[in-house]
Amino acid sequence: MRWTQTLIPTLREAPQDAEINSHKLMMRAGLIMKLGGGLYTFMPAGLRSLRKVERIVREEMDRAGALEVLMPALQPREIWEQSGRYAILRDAMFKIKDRQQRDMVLGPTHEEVITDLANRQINSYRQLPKTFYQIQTKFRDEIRPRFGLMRAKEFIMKDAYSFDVSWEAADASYQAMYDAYIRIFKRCGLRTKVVEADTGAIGGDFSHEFMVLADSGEDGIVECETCAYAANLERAERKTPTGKPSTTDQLPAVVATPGKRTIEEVSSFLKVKPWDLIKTLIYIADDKPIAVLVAGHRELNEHKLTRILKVATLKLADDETIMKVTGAPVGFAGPVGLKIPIYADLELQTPRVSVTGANADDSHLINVMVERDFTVTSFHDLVIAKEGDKCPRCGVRMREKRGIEVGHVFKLGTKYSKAFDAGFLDASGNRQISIMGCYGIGVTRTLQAVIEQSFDENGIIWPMAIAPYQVDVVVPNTAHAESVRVAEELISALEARGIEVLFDDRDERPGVKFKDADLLGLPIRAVISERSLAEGKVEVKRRTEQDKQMIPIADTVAFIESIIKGELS
RNA sequence: CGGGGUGUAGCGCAGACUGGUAGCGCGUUUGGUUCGGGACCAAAAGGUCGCGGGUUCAAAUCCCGCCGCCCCGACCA
Repeated sequence: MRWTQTLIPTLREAPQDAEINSHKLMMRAGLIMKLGGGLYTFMPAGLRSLRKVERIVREEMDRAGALEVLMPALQPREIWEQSGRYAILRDAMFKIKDRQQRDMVLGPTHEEVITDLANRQINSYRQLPKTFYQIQTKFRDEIRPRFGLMRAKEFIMKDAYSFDVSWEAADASYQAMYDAYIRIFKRCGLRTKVVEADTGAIGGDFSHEFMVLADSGEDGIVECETCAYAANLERAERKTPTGKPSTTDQLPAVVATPGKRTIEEVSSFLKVKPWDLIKTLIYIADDKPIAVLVAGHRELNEHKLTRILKVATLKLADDETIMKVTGAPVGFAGPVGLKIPIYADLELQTPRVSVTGANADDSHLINVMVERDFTVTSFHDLVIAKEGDKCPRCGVRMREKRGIEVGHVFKLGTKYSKAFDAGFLDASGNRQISIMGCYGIGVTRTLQAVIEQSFDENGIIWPMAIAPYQVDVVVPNTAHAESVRVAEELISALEARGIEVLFDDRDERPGVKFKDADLLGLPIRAVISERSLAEGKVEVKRRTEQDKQMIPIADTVAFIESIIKGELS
């Protein structure tokens, strides 16, 4: 392809609304163009890379035995009511009406639709196991789209769903997808880290996320410094710290703490450490108020609490509810005397003398002892793990990192198959419910994650497998006819071998072409000039390396082909 | 949804406080010179100054409302 015939609108400067490196580079290299918040057009070169990612995904899904289907993006609201997820995902969905005033949504995911398919088409254990997948555009009304393709309102996802006769069989399906994901990301040239994850609104028993480690990642993770444990912060456990036990004979006493509401304010006012405080949070769990206690220096993990309570909704109580439940304004809640269930973090099981809110305006209690002065309904691991916490498996220190979630595999169980009665007759003629799994890859996000992980100060560094083209042929001076002639011959020969070539035939200064070559980041650059021709050679340079190699014209095709083969194997 | 910012030519920005009818760099077009790391000379095209209303002789500039976009937070498969 000639540069003058395609459209690769490179930019010298990054648009002002691009924030992270990969987003800036995709814009500058002319791969994508913004239409609106979270909405992007794929330009010709960007689309080529996207299609390559899709092809890799498709090949590996097929290899893993999954069946490709294509489900409607437009879905009736009813199926969302049927699974009970309309209430949960309502705000995240684009909702529209057809001309009959029927309620429709643009699908943010397809558990409901695929389960309906299974319900209609799977009747016998003989048809199982089955895994279906599709590569399709999803729509999510994101609260805050950002970072280009990373979090967009419309994006391409590969979603797969498995149906099995038993939990054991479901494990095998899960493992097959897990293994396929490892291969997919590896082929895309990505280094990923697999972490344990929260299942969130999808539901199910457990899940793994495939993370691309990057400071710009939206997810926090912790990983053990020695063993293999790694988890999303939404899920991450930590070995319960025992702390220093303390005790007192003194009974709780009220102290005045005028206007001191936060942990920081109270601890500095009373000259104690945040650790000495107990943070009391009032939540509404499925319409009922509860109290949650964590040590003053920790943050509550709402995902963990939701899971433990097995509730559908969990939200911080409003000021009015807090006043009603505690008798005090926000900032002075404490567990002593509360009439609602109290859940406490495991760390608070160690005997300790604490400061808590007094459930009265401008007052706190000192000398509070857990279980002596109030009763805890139950203890659980309730806090967000953080850097320095001990690994739940081996007890060694953990560190915190950031990651971009590119894939997520869930063991779903029967949540959807029950709701849609997706089952089968077993060998004894008994009706059974299918065990499901679901597996997602953010295709567009993966593409950007590759760039986020592979660039330098000059531009993108494409892995061979998903580069828009494999070779960038540059003729610095297109006025030099002999250079152009040799270039065209070389390109024909390369293309005859199935190699994808971009020919920078623009009438531009050499500097412009070299800068753009680095920016676009194609893996191999071949320069043909008066200078190289004087030696009868072509200058070949890999984007990953500094050094150029002078290759005799006759050997160039074989040389380039061997580089490509080497990288794709 | 809360807080902050921003909107002027395709891109990046100045002009706004102090009102007088819009400018710079890059890019684009034409001609010429040049040709190995974002050239130079000359000429040119391109803007309802986000939208609507108000104040004023006069509004990019002041006032009111709305919208888009960006950042932080809340939220989120």
